[in-house]
Amino acid sequence: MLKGTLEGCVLAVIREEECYGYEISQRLERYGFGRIPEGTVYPLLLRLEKRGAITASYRSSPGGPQRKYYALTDLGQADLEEFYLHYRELTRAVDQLMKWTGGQWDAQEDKTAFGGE
Amino acid sequence: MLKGTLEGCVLAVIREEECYGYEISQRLERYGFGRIPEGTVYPLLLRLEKRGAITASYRSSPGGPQRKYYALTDLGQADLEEFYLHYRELTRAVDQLMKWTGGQWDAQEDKTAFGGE
DNA sequence: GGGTGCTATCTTGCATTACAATATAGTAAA
DNA sequence: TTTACTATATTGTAATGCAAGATAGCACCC
Repeated sequence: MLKGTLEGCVLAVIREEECYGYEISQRLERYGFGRIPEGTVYPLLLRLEKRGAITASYRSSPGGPQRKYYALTDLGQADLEEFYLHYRELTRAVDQLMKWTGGQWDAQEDKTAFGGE
Repeated sequence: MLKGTLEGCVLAVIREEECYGYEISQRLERYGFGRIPEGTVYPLLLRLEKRGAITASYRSSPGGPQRKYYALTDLGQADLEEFYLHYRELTRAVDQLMKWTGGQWDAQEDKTAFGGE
């Protein structure tokens, strides 16, 4: 369920701007996703590259080893589009399922609302 | 990532009304989640029961074997609350990341918008 | 009696995923 | 040389979703 969420997010980050693994991990954290460690990001990028959703090119870095920059292919853009459609379907379903409060989740004034039956 | 989405949804379904595994699978489909097969639901329910998030009680069925009805415990309600907070954090991050179009995802009139650069 | 089909639960085994841990290596400053 | 930050990659593990199949009750029909 929500299969490929992280994958979709990584595709979206790359789509914004070509970037490299180490950077993606940091950006995701800044975007409000938790900490996504390199041990997660690199294998994912290699999978995406192997599948043909992204392409890689090495560029030198000011201080440090070479960076492997990734860019979206047409396939990657299609994948991202499909992910987002699927994502929206799912969140619509979850939101509907959770809507029982009609927004009480947002209301800080009544924390007991949730268990209140 | 979005770990426990299905788990959270199952907890939410049970919270609405005590129900049994077979029914949960059908309800999830009606709610707009895809088909969630029994091979997914039953192991999940057993995990939740073992953890103490739900409790089970058998009741006879009109035609068919006994049904195992599940109900939320206090722990389950807390789990559900925590899931939803986490879920909202994550969807906020995804929505922000995807908002590059400012809504063009919703506009049917320009399907090329996504790949249009 | 035997067959089909729906209801209902559970188990086994597999593929994928997220991640910790680790290895490797370039640069730079102490 | 040691430390630290940058940067990529691999290995192994735990969890998850699910297909597939086993088991079983009940109802209907032949």
